[in-house]
Amino acid sequence: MLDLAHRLAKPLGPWFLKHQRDLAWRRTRDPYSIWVSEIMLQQTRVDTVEAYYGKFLERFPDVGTLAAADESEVLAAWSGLGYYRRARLLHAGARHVAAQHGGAVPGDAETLRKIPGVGRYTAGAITSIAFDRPAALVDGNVARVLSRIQAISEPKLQDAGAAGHWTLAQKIVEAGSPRVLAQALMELGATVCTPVAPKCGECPVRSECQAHAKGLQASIPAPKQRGLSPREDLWAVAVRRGGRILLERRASEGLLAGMWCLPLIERKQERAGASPKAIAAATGVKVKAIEALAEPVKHVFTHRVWMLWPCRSEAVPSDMVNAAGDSGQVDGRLWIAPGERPRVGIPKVTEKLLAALGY
DNA sequence: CAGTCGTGGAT
DNA sequence: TATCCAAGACT
Repeated sequence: MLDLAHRLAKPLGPWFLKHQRDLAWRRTRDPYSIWVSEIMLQQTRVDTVEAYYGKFLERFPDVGTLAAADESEVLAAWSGLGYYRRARLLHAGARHVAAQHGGAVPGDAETLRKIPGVGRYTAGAITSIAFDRPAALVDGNVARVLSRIQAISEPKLQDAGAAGHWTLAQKIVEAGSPRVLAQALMELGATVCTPVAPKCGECPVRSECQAHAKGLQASIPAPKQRGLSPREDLWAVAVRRGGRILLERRASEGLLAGMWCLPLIERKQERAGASPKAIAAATGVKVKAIEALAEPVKHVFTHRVWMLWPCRSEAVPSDMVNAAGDSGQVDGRLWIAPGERPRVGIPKVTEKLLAALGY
């Protein structure tokens, strides 16, 4: 009797070759391109990544180009995609590969694992998918698929860090083409063995699934609960000077680290907009004519919610020295013209605010 | 190791 | 509307 890994691998391969989605990163075997796709896909939906992947590779077609680029260019290409640390780590990773490996992406998981931004999963994915060499990989999809197949009810044993999943995943990719089987496991989780309402009728390994046999597919894996997101109310200030708007680069650590945003100021009891005093304290610019918008911009993060109250203000004439020519990036500040988007990291929340303010 | 880190789609 | 959570890595 074949063991479980072989019984799963046998139907998974043909199923994947027939039912796989046509995705841009499946049309290449270039390890760098696959690496980029894996980083973009971390915690991010396929539909979202598709809008960025091609453009990114056009701009940074190989390790050397990415390694030689300025970080701001990389963040500009990543703008709107979220989890911006990934972009920084990918950039650092390209420099690492350029310096340590002559620009050639390593073909084994152990060496890949040393690249900034490449964790256990991504190392396995690049090895299996790009090099077609067996290396275990367990992401959220694989963890869910393997948890259901084995009807694992213990939450600690269900998640992607569970040792049992890694052992089984290794055996599965060793039972045939790692390139095919690695993607087959994830594709099954993404399209059939979905978190909600799995399509067990379409599953090629239904006969091996203990959760299905016991009718437990809806309760495995167990839903994990999160704490409530704290809500923060902030003024989002458009400081206008010489027809331009002030953007500030956020702190190098924390939320939206190093990304460019409107100045944000804690909103307390005031209703008519941030006070000139608070704006001056936050930006160093004296302002007048503050005008608050009626509706806030709501921006939801994983662990908090921002209620952003946009308001416009005008720098006072005494502060208009050099206003005409001051369009460059100086000391974490940037004065942009309406519609202008400099090649720096600009998160979605900034775009939402600029749109609300009509800039 | 539990918390942090974006955004958007589905229910 | 509220909640979940998606091809995780890092601290």
